[in-house]
Amino acid sequence: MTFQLILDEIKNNLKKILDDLSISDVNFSVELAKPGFGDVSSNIAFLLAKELKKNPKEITQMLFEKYSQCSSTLVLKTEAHPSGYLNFFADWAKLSKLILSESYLDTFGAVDIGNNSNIIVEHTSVNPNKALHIGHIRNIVVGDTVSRILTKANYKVNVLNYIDDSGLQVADIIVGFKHFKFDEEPPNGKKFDHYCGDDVYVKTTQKYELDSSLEEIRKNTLKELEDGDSETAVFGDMITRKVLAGQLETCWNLNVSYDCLNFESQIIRSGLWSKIFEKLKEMGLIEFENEGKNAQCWVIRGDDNEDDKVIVRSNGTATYIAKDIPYAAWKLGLLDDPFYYQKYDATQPNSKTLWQTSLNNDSATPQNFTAQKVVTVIDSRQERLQKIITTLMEKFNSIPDSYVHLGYESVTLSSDTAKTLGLETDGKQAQMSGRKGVYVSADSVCELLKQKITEETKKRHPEMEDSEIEKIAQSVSIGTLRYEMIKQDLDKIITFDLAKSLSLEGDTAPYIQYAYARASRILEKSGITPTTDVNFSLLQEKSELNLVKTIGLFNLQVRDAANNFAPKVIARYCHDLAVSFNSFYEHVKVLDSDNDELKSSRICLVNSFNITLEKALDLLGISAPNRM
RNA sequence: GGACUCGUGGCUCAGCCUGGAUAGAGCAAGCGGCUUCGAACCGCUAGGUCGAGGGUUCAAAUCCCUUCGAGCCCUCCA
Repeated sequence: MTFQLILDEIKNNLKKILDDLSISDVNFSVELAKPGFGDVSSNIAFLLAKELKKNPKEITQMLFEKYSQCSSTLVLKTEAHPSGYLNFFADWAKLSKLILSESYLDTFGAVDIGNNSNIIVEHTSVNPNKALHIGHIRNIVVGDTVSRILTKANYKVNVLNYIDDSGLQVADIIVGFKHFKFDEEPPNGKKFDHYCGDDVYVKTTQKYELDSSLEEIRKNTLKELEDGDSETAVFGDMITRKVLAGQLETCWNLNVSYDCLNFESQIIRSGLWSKIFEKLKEMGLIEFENEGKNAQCWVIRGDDNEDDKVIVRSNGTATYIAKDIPYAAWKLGLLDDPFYYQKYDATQPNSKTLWQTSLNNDSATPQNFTAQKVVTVIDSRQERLQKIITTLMEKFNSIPDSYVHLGYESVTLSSDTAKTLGLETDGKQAQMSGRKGVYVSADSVCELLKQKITEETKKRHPEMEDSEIEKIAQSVSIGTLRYEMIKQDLDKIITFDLAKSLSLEGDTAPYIQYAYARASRILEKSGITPTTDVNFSLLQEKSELNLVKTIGLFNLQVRDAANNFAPKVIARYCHDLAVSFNSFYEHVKVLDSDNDELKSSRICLVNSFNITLEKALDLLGISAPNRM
């Protein structure tokens, strides 16, 4: 509970005061004070001004007097600020003990929002015809971070990755291999996913533009892919699985794990679509159009200004959005599960088993990957389609907010970076495009970062062994990339600049990880085993108390992040922790002190910081290095 | 034409949901701090009519309306 304890105490006392005054229904705030105004402040007087017909200043004064009658264990002093705020000063000797003691528990930071219920987080879901680029990384890191936060908030999280192995993009590379005879082996050891994306996909789509008769071949290939037992489908399956293996390698390198891979081809063959199609008709959610531009189509009626959306074409085939409906319903457990599950042969970063869907019950194990609540991480450009799905799901199961589309803005390339790819943009940022070959691959960014960090580490530690440098470079490079992807709001466009992304100073993961490394060195050199059996009242310096306070906010931050699916909240919190620690580090010498008692108290604090930061960084999928 | 998102110092952002006290950071600029618990750090200086206009309110960066600018979506494409 930590800092929450003092907030609760104050809130309860203020409620009692209001009861005595026979006032109810006042939704006042009790929150962390701004710097310079004590530790906690309340706006209660402002809210009472109208009712009591007095100005806030007088009311605060009155409340201040009444508050002195209240029993308080954690509040040392109250202040009626002329502005109208009621401010509180904590009894830090007591509060420090509570906060630091709790921080040593394994459960520190855990909150209970999920009540141990199931939740699905779906992310990644990249067409298996190319390597992951920096735009995909935002999706993956957001999804992975959210799933970590929800786990901390007591949800049982299952992470799904939807493999769209039967779409047009896959058909394109199949056309490349079959029709244009691209070699099935990549040249000089190139990763297979990179080869498919950089060479086969880009060059094949270029040829379409030159020769429109190829469109027929493309369409036929797509149809054969969906047909299942065709030779094309078997070949396609082999190719897409090889690409997928390459993509997963990139994801695992980023510390990302999944619970199940769901193959679109199997969803199509499972017959889920026809079941949901019947259900849609029964419930009157779709209508058959007899005339007009959508004649002979099944459509979902658009509300207000929105056009109707075609679900089944006049030729009887399902559209793109239609494929998402049975999948969404399956995730919510609204349909009988047609799948068997097989283990995917791999060891993931979190060492959990990775399952994959199968329609074949040989050596299959039953699993349940459905949940009452589903979070789907998709680019906000798909918002309109996702809104249709959300509305449909609400009508199916009558539970509001059970299907959540977590949208985020795209990653664009800075004009400088676009230029390095041969694209002149006139100073403007550029949208990435897999088809046009305008993108920066995730693997290449990781590689560049790792090189840079290896250099920096060598500079600082010339004597360090290569294996240790490698470990540090891995930790810091992944941290840097992941942090950049979540530190700002989801609805802000990230303009990726290759040169700037290599910056390791300021509001970056290395800044935060560095604070951890510094603290680790203090603990190492102290020669003392940190304990919470210390005199907390000795921690009196401003920078000490500020660090304690920041540590005590962990639960509140996790709650905020989980309630709002907001990874950036934890990113900011990690940064705040590091700032507080660096200020402490500058102002207080831990090991220099002659006073052993004080030294022990400070060691306790430093260790508490390290434990907390390590846990918070873990929510971001970032590891905390002891040295760097 | 319609829907959605963004607009805060030179640049990148936080704060907005849940209105209140001096609008916070980082980068870039200028100055200062390593005979060390590691300078991937810290301190100081300078820089802001919170796009514009109106409204609600005792109180608006925050809520409402209008408007301008930027982005994105609006295929029987995926």
